[in-house]
Amino acid sequence: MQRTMPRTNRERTEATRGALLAAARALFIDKGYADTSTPEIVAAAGITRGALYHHFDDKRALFRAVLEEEARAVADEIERAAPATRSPRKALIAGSEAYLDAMSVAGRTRLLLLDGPAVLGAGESLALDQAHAGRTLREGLAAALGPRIAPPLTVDALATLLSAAFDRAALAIDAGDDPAAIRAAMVRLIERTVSGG
Amino acid sequence: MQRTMPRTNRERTEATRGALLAAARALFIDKGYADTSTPEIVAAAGITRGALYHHFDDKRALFRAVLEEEARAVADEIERAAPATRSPRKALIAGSEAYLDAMSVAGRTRLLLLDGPAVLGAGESLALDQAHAGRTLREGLAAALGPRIAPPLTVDALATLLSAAFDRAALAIDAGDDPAAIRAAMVRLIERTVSGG
DNA sequence: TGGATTAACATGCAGCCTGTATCTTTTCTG
DNA sequence: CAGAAAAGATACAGGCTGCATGTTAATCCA
Repeated sequence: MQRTMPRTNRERTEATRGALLAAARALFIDKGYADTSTPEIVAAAGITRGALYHHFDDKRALFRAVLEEEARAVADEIERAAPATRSPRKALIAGSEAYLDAMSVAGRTRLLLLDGPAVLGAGESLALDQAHAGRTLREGLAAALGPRIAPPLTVDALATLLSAAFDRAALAIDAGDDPAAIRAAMVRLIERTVSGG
Repeated sequence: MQRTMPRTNRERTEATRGALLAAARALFIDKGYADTSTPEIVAAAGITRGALYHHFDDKRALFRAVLEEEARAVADEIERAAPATRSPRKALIAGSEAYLDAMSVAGRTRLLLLDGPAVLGAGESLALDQAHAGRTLREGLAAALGPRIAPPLTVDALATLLSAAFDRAALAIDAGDDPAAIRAAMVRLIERTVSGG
């Protein structure tokens, strides 16, 4: 039996990055970005700080990588639940439910909605959302509204504001607010937004 | 001329706290909470770290004090612009405009909407908002909607979600989005929410 | 196949920051 | 006016980040 199993470099990198991301994710969720130290992270991952700084530029870059994984996971769950096959309006409602379900995974609100914007800045954080979950919403709105909006109103502006309502809905549910009330309010917001002229 | 002008203790405390809050506010806005050090703050305020830790428990407590001042200023501007004398619906629209105007003061979005929730936590940060600007919104909504909502929907849930839309509207405008489009979308959200049954 | 090269990882260090403990100075109180 | 208390300054311990330097393992190439 070999003392150190020979592995390809790709395997080594994948294993290390994976352990690092998993450990960082758990700690960022548990204690927040600011109160999580890199010594803690590497200890939980079973490596050293040298490896961390070999794979990531700094602590922020590691955090960003964790967030990208998380945002992609949320977007995947939404697209799986809200295929564009149904009517635009029903797809919006289904996507809404799927988003709130996805965000109920422990820690996601903290990662994506609290620490993310503060650590990465509003621009980068919103861009991340826009590239994933937000895109589905904007497309759904555009399909449901059609050309029935006139300047200065835009689909993008409506999508931006509704997206914020989604986010706070997830936060409120996470904070213990009545999920039924929040979800009902969310549905009302969407239906009223897309109905009529 | 006396070397040290004799001052009452109250004056000393007020002057020091004021200088501290002003210096901290400017730096928190300019560089963010995490990248602002207490040595920087006290240097800008013309005092020492000893005085800071005499007046505040820690850096977070100083930040919280800055945010309380800021939240109160925003709430004052809103109540000045949206007296409850008009119709509930017009008061809501006026309050909406006043909020976005108030939040356009440089740095407020960063303080109240980005660093605040991350540093103080979602609970404390939302409570701060709820105690000031958010209260006006909830009361306005209740007046405009009257008893026309049925379970599981609640006025509080609607206020929570609309409040989030307001916040992101301020952020979007701050980030360079077209203010006319954002404001139009905001007005539409409110009017659609309060109209009809 | 085996030595050079590069990637992966580990260790050690410099500078900075936070919070506290201690000390000095100014104001208040009886 | 003397003692107490508040305001403010100084000093220190522990910890953290990022980098520079060293070591080991995989890859490349002749």
